[in-house]
Amino acid sequence: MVDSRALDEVPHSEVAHTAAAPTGGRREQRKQRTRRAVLDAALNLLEEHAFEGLSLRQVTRTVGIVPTAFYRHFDDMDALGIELVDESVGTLRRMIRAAREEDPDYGVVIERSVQLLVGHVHAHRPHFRFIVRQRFSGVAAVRLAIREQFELFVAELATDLQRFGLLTHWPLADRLLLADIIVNQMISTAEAILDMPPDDPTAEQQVIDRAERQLRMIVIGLSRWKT
Amino acid sequence: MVDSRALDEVPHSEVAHTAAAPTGGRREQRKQRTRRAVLDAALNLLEEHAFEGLSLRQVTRTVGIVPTAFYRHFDDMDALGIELVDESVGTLRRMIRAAREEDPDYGVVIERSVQLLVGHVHAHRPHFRFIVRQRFSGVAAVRLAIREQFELFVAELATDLQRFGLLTHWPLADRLLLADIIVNQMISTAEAILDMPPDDPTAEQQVIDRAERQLRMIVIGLSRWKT
DNA sequence: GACATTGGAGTACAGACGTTCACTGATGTT
DNA sequence: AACATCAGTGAACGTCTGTACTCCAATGTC
Repeated sequence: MVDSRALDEVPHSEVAHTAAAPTGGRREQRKQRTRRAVLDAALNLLEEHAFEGLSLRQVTRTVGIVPTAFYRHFDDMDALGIELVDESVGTLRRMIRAAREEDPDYGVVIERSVQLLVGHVHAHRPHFRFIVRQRFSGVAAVRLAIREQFELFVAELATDLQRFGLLTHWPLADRLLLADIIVNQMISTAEAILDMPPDDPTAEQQVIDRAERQLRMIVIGLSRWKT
Repeated sequence: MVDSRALDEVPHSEVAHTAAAPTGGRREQRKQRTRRAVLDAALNLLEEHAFEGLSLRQVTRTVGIVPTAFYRHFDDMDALGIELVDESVGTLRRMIRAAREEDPDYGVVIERSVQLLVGHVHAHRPHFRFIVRQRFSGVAAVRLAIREQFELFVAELATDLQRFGLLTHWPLADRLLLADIIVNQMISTAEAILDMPPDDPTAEQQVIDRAERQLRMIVIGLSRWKT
């Protein structure tokens, strides 16, 4: 396939041309729309099914296309799964980056972080649900990809903790342990949000209050810590 | 069926008789052994598959019986699932009870708890793996049953915390929040153990050390907490 | 306007699935 | 010894699955 393409190739700047003009085309637009519909259908079906319990035909049925059309977009269900991982991990990463790029006062950093978490989980429910579910179920490769992201987050948080005076003299190992506790608590909060009916401000406020108090509990005694 | 049995029934104390003698019988023993084999096969297959991606035929195949024989033991796969939940939750409860019935000195309560957790997870890997995986995947009913157990555990731990002088004056709500943090950390530790190769003393010791230090971090500042 | 490309439809098939049914042979009961 | 029970068998069913193929009509290219 690769070889034949090399033979068929026209002599002049075909590559540059192709790379420059993939935008706009009505056909390409339709294709992307269908592709998105497939991804969204899967994401929605995952509210009730595990990924493994999801069939190609089921997905195409909810999209409203014929089963064989699936192959115009993905090699098989595994490829769909990988795409979903990439997307979800991307969403997670963007949230983490957003959190790191803020630089609120020490006094409100907890409130702000929780607020950011809640906002992102709400805005990207299916992605976060996917991550939470696949973290321990699914295929090993998927679990690893997700875990990797969380470990990265823990490491970054450990770095960020130095910004706040108290912990600068801690050894890195201890800062990592603490960051891990905090991340765990954040994940637990995300799970609580996902288990909530999407529009219930009272319940949501309750989750927020709990999260903030718990984070404060964790942080409060740190100045006593002796390695 | 029920009706015909009523007609066939012999007049004297058949029920009492049947109820008194279900033990021992060679047939009953064999049956129970097969039943166990089915449960274990499922539990083992769950190392690689989600429960939803598990077929009746697959299970019977690994047991070495014909698909139809499955129905001698369970109505369908759902019934198998429920049995697995009951078993696993039972294992979890026994661990929690064991932990509560101990009454070690204040100074070593953390070490002892972690040790107990690690021991139980090792001894009942498949059950704990099942719980961890089904906690967010699977059917809603299963998720609820598991969550219920964890909530119960949190409540019990909150009560137990009063044994240790520092927290007696806390309001219950705060004690619950703290217990929740601790339980979260314990679950996270259990997950770390499950993700470990089963026989790696070095890695295991590392997990234990981490868990102990993290618990101590959480607990250390509590006397500063003001509601 | 003629030709090439391609997303989606339609048909088809082999394999896995859950479940039914009538059977058999070892175990238990009288 | 005669009979009843029942865990496991084996064949058969209808349904759903993934995937291979041909075809078509709208889009893109020249």
